[in-house]
Amino acid sequence: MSDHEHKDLYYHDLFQYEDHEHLNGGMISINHNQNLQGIEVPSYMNNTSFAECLKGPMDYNTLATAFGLASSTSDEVIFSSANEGDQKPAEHIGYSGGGGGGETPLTPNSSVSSSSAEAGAEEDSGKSKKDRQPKGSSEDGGDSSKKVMSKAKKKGEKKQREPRFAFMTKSEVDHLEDGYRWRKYGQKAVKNSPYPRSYYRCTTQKCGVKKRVERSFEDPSTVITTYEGQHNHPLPATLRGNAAASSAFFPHPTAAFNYAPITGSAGPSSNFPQELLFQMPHHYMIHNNNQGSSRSVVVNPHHPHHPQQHQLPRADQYGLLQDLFPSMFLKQEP
DNA sequence: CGTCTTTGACCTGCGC
DNA sequence: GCGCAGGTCAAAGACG
Repeated sequence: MSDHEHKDLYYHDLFQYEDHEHLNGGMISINHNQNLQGIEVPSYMNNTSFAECLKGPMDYNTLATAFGLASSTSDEVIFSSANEGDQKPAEHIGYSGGGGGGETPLTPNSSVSSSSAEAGAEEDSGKSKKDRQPKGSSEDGGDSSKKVMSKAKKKGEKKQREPRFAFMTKSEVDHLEDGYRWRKYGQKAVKNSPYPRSYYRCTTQKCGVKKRVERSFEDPSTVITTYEGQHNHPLPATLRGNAAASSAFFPHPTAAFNYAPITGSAGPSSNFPQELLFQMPHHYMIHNNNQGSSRSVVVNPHHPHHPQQHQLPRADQYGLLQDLFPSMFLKQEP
């Protein structure tokens, strides 16, 4: 499975897939300003929940983890939900760009070690930076690239991706504050889109989480945010130097998703902030495609049932992710 | 002065 | 092999 296929599947095929599956892959629609205030959310979601979902301590990768994606590097989560009355088909927000192709379902190396392998890849990435010669330097000729290449090929391993988790947001601003600190490290024009894609990396040392932010060319009011990897650290104490800023977005731990307080019985879950434990107010469906080697999770309040979906328990009644996805809370040893 | 953004070049993988 | 597109690097500049 190549990265390209992965990407294409991610942006294109999964959406298409949803559409083909007649899923109502619309999107959560919120309008917000720079500080995510004055949020309007669909009626099925309380006003703060999605904002917290976006920027609260319950971060995206946590959600991804919550959906049982932690053990696979190629699992991807797409959060979307139908706009009220809008019910856009997924195709509408489908990513027709990305070079097409990618029809192939995800075929990840699903070995358990893949996760650490990815971590190693990140390390290598850092090393390659050191190996890289200055642009003007000819001392090494093209060897620097060969070094990188040889590293990648040494074990015949392809660089693997961290679990990715994406959602679409109607937003005026591209980069949504989520409590973590990010450093922009690149921006690229996207084919078939007038809007560039920005690349961000978590500034915390040894945290390889990345995110990509781009605006949908189909719907410029929509921002597609993709998270890759999992934070291995708690939320920074300060958000842009202001701890209150974070809490301002998260006024009360029970406000969002009807967060349930964590109990001592959670044990290892102490690695997760209390806010991780939230009630899921929607129907969650997991797509198992390609022999179940990958899946996408779709928040889909309008189509609670689908014949080919493995449907997770409805969370109309309060429940903890810990209960629904116990694997999420089982490890994260330092 | 430290941090972050910008931006062109470079690297990588893939399809033709 | 070549071209394309996505992803990353890193120097330079902006900013507080």
